[in-house]
Amino acid sequence: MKSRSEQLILELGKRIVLGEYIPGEILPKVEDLSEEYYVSRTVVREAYKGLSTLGLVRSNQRSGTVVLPRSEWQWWNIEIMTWLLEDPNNKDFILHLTEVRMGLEPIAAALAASKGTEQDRINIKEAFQKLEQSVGDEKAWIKADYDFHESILKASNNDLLIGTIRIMRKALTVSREKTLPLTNDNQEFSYDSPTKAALEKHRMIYEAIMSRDEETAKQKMMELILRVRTILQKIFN
Amino acid sequence: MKSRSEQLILELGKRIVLGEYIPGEILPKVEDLSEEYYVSRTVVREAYKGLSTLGLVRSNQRSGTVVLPRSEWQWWNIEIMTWLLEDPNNKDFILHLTEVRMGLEPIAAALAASKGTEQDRINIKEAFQKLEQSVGDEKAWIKADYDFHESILKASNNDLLIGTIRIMRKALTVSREKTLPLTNDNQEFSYDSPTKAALEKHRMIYEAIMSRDEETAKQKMMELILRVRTILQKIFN
DNA sequence: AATTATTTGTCCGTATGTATG
DNA sequence: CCATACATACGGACAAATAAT
Repeated sequence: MKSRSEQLILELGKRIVLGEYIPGEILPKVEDLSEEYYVSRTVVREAYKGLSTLGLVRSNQRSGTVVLPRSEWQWWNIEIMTWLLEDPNNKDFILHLTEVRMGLEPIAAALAASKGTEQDRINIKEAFQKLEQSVGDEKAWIKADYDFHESILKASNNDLLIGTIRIMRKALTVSREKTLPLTNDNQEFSYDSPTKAALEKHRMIYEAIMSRDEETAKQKMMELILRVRTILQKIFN
Repeated sequence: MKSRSEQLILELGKRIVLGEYIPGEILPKVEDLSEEYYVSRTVVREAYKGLSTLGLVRSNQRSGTVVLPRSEWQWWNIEIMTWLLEDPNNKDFILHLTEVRMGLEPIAAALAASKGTEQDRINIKEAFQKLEQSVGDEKAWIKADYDFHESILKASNNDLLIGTIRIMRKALTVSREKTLPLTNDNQEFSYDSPTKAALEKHRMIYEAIMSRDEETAKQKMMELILRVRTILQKIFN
């Protein structure tokens, strides 16, 4: 169970991100919020501290707690990212995220090819074999696909990159799970479908990494993500 | 003036990031820290809430406040990033950051070429002209170089990408300012030096964006950053 | 399985600090 | 310089969770 201050952070943070409170606006003072939500001032204060660490608000004595401009937000926070992806008025965000992904995932593949250790390569090999065995099986494919990309990511041996891509992928997964039931076109919307053709695209990446060909690894990974981006653009525009 | 809880967040956060407290370790209980730092329990509690939002710790009833593994940290927080860059035992981080940059800045250049508005292009043009006028002037070059990259970044019209690269660049600037006085080799270490040759590299990017050639823009930007990476590797290895 | 001990979580009365008008 | 309005800080009390016994 989450503490009350955490619940309040979720409540207020979501409202800010979804634009219910706009940048520059003054939030209710601690005492008023405390009454409104039937919690102590302590809880409200801790919530404001959390929101302030997320870059969503800044508290000032006398003038109160103000909503900060979007440029101050901590975009790479899993909650904030999830809220942005859920926002139906903010379809741009998923495209923006995909664009960033176009930058990062190919780099991860290139680094896996150039810096991956022997153990990393063994892991990637095993993950690819699982993927081969999952053709035709939707559920198994999704997991194997996730693990395959994860094994490449780990082989980049770059903690920052690993953390960043993980958040991105987690947020996209949550968003997909919430959005999928609403669309007819599940097959096309998912990361990629469990077909023989999709497997071959993955094989290209796999073989490039194994032969330490970073340029090809980068390029083939880019092609995979470009396909997703094209699909998303079709859906949203 | 910073509030006491913020001071405490800085104090404890830095210690965690620099490895003085290691993941899994239990921090002192609220009451003890309160005595140690001569602050109220309220202040300590708010500090813990802030650190918890940064992904550095998690508080549990009865078992105390524990330092979380690196995979949970909010890497894209300006304080955390600055601490990591300052850490002399963590030379890898600046290389890792440069690798991420290799992913992001070229994408920003490509998007500027493909999606930049007329106003964006005017801004980039002006920024490049300033750069041309700064050849030979170290101080002016640094500013003009920053503004040139910033104008490209803005033209990507992707808030997420803009926010992310800004944090990265801010952290690198802080790090450079703190590290530079220690090295002899200032010229080579800086982003790039104010020479005619460096200007020509920038001109390639500029012209590619102007002619909406996203492939070339991406590639030339990548070359610029690859050079920095090579220099860093020389310095640190 | 029940009890206890320990630590965070919550509440609130009070006091101080600080920027604004 | 004073009054005001807000955040900030203090500390005593109790509630809730959970590890240890």
